[in-house]
Amino acid sequence: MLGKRREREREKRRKTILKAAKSLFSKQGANPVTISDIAKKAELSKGAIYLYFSGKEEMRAQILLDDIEKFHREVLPIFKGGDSASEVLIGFAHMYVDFFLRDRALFRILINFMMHANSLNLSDDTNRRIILETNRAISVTENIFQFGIDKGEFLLRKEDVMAMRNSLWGMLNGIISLHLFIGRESTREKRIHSGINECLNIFIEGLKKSK
Amino acid sequence: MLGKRREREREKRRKTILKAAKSLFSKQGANPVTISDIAKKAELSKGAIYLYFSGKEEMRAQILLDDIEKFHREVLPIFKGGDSASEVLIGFAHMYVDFFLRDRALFRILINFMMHANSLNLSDDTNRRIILETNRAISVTENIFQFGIDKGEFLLRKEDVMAMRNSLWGMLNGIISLHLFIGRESTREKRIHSGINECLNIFIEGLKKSK
DNA sequence: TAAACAAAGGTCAAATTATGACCACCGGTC
DNA sequence: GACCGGTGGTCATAATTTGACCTTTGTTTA
Repeated sequence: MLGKRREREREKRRKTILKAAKSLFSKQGANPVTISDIAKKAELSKGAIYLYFSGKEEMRAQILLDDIEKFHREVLPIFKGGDSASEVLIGFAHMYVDFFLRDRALFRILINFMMHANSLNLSDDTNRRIILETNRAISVTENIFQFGIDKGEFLLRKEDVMAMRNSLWGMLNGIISLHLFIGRESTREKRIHSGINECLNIFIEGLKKSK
Repeated sequence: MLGKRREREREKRRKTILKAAKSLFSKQGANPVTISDIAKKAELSKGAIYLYFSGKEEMRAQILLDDIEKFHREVLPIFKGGDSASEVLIGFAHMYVDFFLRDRALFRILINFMMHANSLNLSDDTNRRIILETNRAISVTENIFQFGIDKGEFLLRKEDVMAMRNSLWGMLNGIISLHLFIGRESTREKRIHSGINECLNIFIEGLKKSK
């Protein structure tokens, strides 16, 4: 059992490392960021880093989970008062894709996590947070569908919401991975978003007609 | 050799302890402050205190040296533009006495130090600082005498400055110790200061006539 | 293709810092 | 003088940090 002060100082140091890592990640130019770089920036030894994080993956995961949490906290509420469910859905989809396109590491971690949860050795707490954030994002899409149903905009049986949600989820992730892993660097944002719109239009078209 | 950050943090911790000690010392009511009190206030263990200070005496000494330094830095310059050397001398004397009357511990440390240098086991650095501050205060009184001589206000041979300085020094310390050790608690500030004025008047009288 | 190599991730014994149970000593009480 | 409560101070132990060293990985070279 640690005293209050020590706990406080430990948390502070953790934040320092995360901050250092984030600043390096964000401007990682030609060469990728190394643990030693982070240690140097945080004014700590390399060994010390491993006292706070299980490895680089965990650091990335935590940084990016912070971002997702922020996303859910600040960005999503904007759509709460949206006009039509379709618009809300489209808005969310673009934001979601944009968000992950900005840092492929998070997406890799998430996908990796969903595929084979324990290939990266993240801490228990980080795993829990990933599950939580994933579920929260899932419930957002579910809510959008429900919103559409309640409004009479989407003709969708309640039992099919989950299937649709998975479908949307898969579609968005598919688009993201397409552009992250297969797509060229030169792939322009514009193209991505027009692609999303095409897909979503078909999707929504179906929703409005179904059953 | 310690790294920059560690040195910074060590200094910060030292300051924290000193701050805690100071706040306790300043409001030490009925019962005196213990090391454990300080440790508790500083959110550290008792043992840790001894990693930063050789003991309570050293803490007191350092706190009070900080005060003396502040005194020399901020209070003394006020008199620099004084009218007559006599006024400057009187102003300084009152301040000096007031300063030490506020905390008898500093005075005891100083006297102890001047009598038998190493009875308290202060660190080398603290000893050095005491010597420095003592010398500085001495030079201040010397400067006042010189100021008076230059102005033609004090009729004093240059060779006698040191003797006069020691004399003043002894007088002030005598007054302080009189009130700190012998004087009753009920001794009023007023009485002290009128006493100082009496002594100084005689002193200055002599200065103006001497040689 | 295999060997050599560089660079990064990761480990660990040693150094530094912090803890709190413990001891010695002092002043007061019976 | 024996006892006792409390305080200054010590020290074995624990927690944290370091940097040299080992391991892995991917690339160049013979």
